[in-house]
Amino acid sequence: MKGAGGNADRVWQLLVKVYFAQRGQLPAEAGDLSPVQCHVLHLIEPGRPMAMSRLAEALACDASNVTGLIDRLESRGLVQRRQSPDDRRVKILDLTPAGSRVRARLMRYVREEPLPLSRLSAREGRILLKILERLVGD
Amino acid sequence: MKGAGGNADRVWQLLVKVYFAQRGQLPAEAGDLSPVQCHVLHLIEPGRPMAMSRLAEALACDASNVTGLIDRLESRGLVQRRQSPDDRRVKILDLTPAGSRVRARLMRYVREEPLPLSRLSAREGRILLKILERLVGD
DNA sequence: TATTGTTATACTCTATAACTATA
DNA sequence: TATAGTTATAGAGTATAACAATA
Repeated sequence: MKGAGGNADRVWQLLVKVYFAQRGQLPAEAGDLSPVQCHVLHLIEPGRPMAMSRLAEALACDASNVTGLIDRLESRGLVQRRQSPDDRRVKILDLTPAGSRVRARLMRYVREEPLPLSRLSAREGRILLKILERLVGD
Repeated sequence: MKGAGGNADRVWQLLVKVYFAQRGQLPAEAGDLSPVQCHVLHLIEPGRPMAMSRLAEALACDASNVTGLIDRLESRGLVQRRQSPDDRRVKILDLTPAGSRVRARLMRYVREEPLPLSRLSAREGRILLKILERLVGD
């Protein structure tokens, strides 16, 4: 048994549980967006536009999936596509003002009230963050 | 700012990232099951049969969803439904021998090789586990 | 009356394969 | 040739509403 091997099953089970528990509550905060749409909004940080291919990478999904995902968010007026000036194949994603507002609401929700994350002390929060960063190699 | 409030956005972003990163790799280990089907297999522990309603709870999804989920796993011979002796409305889920084998393979995968969890030291694993347990209230 | 599970329905999510435009 | 994104397609996940059986 090396590293976290002994606890890995349990850790993974809890990570999934945390993810599912939160996921179901996001749409109510975001006016009927799906959980994945909420994640996309969270991943696109305002002022930090991102290529569609990078979003596919962040979601660990096929690029073809991102097309429909962004179609739906764009039709709601929350996200915009623009051409990249550097490479005319690339499309850059950015939040609209409306998208930024929904994102802010989501983040306030994650930060505050019903979220289990508020159960953690500041110290635990810092430690968890550090561990997750190592986990993600980020 | 109280508790982990200051880091909550980032923590949540990383939790989602970890979840998505792993999710995509599960099906290859489990012979073409979907990620959610893998989670279901992980949630039903051998020798610990569970009511369908409890599974819906664990997945934080509607009960109607579980019907189809279990239909698909049952048609692959991985899970079984039985009547509860106590309450004839309730159906109890249990793994078949084949289901237990797939589950064991999944758990070995999570415990070992390509999983980021192996990057953590034993100490970090213990700390992460403790924090997640508090997060989930488990 | 309330609860467990199912069915029908309508979306969304997702991967695969084939395509276009650009590099 | 290789890459970014799209389209078409098929299947899985998901919630809502209406229902049957049981409590």
